[in-house]
Amino acid sequence: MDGPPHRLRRTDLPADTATLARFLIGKTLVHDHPAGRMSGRIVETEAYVVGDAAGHAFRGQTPRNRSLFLERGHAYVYFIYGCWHALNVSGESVGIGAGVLLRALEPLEGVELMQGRRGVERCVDIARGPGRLASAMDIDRRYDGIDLCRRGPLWLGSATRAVGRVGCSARIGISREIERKLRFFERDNAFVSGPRRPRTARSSR
DNA sequence: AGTGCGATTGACT
DNA sequence: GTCAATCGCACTA
Repeated sequence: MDGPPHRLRRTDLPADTATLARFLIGKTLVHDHPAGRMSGRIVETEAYVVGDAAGHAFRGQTPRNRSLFLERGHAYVYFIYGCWHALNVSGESVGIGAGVLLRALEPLEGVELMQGRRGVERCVDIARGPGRLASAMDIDRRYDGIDLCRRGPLWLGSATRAVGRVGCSARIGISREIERKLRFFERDNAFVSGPRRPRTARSSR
């Protein structure tokens, strides 16, 4: 558990997409970049499951979303709002469109590199949010479709330390399937982008 | 061929 | 809290 991350194998990844999203909390995302290694602890994810009306695969496969239909453990990188990229890990198996959006990282290695790319002072602002995460890690459509479980510059690693309690809530910023609780996060972790506790009757008043 | 909008962010009131 | 930025894609026709 403790120590440098080792590459996750595809057989380590749960086939079920919601289970995968939960599984990835505490794991490591590593980018072996020309400028140096950048890595971070995954602290927030969202599952976009089979048949999910909020998922990009809902209307079937297109050139844009085809990576979601690859075997689990591939990167799906999309471009949104004209300025941001976001990284997903494909789920399920070949031909099934589902994936996990990586929403926030706790920076581990290459902190100064990522800080420089983002132009921020505070460590918590480096990768808190999917667009910031991709920007900090220099991830764009060039990485769309690559296998995160094979030798390559971008990969998933094991947890580097014990994982805290994992919370679950509704997903952020979607207009459909809003009742589903498919967002996962390490509770009380300052690097999480949104609410760090499920809403309760008390807290929403 | 034209239109509307999105799994967001940062600047501003 | 509000809102513009800015692009590709799905959808309509």
